[in-house]
Amino acid sequence: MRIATLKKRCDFLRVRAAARRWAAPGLVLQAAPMPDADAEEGPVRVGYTASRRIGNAVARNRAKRRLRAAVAHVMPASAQCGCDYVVIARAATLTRPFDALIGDLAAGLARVGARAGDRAPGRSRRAAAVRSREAGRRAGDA
RNA sequence: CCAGACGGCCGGAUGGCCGCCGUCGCGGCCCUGAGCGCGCGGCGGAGGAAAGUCCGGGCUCCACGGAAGCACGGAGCCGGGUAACACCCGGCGGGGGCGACCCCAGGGAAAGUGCCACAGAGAGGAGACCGCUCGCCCGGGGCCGCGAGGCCGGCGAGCAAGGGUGAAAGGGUGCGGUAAGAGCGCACCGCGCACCCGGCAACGGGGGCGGCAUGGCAAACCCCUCCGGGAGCAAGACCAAGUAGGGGCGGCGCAGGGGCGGUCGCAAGACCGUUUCCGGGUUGGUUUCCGGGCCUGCCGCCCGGGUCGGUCGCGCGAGGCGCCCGGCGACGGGCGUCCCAGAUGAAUGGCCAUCGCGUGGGCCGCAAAGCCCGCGACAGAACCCGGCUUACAGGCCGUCUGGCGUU
RNA sequence: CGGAGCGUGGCGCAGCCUGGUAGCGCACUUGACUGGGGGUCAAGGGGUCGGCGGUUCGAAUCCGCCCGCUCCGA
Repeated sequence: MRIATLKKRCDFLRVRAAARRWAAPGLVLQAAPMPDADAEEGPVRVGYTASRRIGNAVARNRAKRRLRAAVAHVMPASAQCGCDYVVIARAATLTRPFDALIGDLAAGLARVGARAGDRAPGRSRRAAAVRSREAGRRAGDA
């Protein structure tokens, strides 16, 4: 699976408008289906946001780096193909232990990804596939 | 040993696993190119402030006459350094500190205008409230005294020492002088003027003259001297793609298509020729005047619209380090050596281990040592450089000052 | 990258240019009018003038440096 970076402002706005979102102590995750994307083999694109509320430039860059590290750790195994994600840093992103940050992201991915298909009635086949894969992954974790 | 002053420097170290950006090499892939979003390996990869964006430059484009003036903004003791500066160095003057040392926007107030609230008599060629001194009050203003006289009051003249107001009262202190006083005179200090000496200069020193005229504020207006053309790497250049044979206005021109006419041909078409038409004005009339009219072309301006991709700029520089020489120093010169970030939703990270430093807590209310747990400053290059300013855990080195103790 | 503005009682604003007294409205407290509320009237309390320096006898005001906020242009 290839993970690309979301770079255009309009992409961020589109994801924010159409997204399933989920908030954890360490981060906020938004997800939306990529337009004109093949569900099974499309790429995954991830955008990172750290607003001025996080702190100065050093704090913002560090927050995005921790989020990138967490994404590289979690996404390849459990991300939904053909989806755009936006990961938003929160105040606790800097201080939260890295394992907890990974847990936040994995939990968010499970909930947001599982519900992504419900919003698009014409894609029930893919939604079913997602559910079955999520169920299998949870069984594997257990 | 304690307290302090100044200058310089560092901004944890080592290793492992997984990653990021650039570059080089080898390989891989395809749609063979502005190739790649692929794999492996080597090398490089944030700061002293990268920050704030307060100054000064380089660079690029625009304007232009290598000009001057006005306006506006800035600089402002002297000399030096520098590409330049509001920076730096060395001096001078003033202020503070026992001292090392620190601080100062530090030109002009005898060019002009303005301001100096309240208080106070008076706030700028000033003034007299309480005062000080003298004279007079007419055969005598009041009171006391035997009297000389004293005290009080009124009027006139002189004065500004003392009191008082204020941030500031028109030189200060002392002596002389005087009815009382006053630079009225003298000495010293301050101020001013010219001279002499030292210094490149700011300025310092000296003796002399003047005899107070010249209060403060220019971070009030202002005057004087000097400096400044404008914009900024989103500068600017190129490539690709695309609206698009876009629209409007003006000019050039009558070239091509088109139109019209003719020849050939069944036809498609080919060839030749031609460049105009309509309305109005004026006139005896016209090739003249005015207005309007098919498409394309070339030039200029404007509008609308599109793109917001890539490459260059963009990393050899007022460059770093070492040594030598000149200089009190800032700095300059020479030689050697090194190549040292280049991203663009923006690269140095995530996790772990060991060691070191500081600090908080606990074991542990004698101390030392040890062990365990936790925490670690300000802050991220965005075209580049020289400064300034601001932020900063902790630590190191050197020089110097004051005090205490010991010899 | 370039430029402009703002910060004053709890809130919204004057005062700053031209330096000496910080004022207005709402709100707050007390009292009166009313049976009570509202409302009106009268009296009153409350401000490091964003921070630190400097100039001045004296600074909210003038100058410099910081902090925070807002806006504009490319």
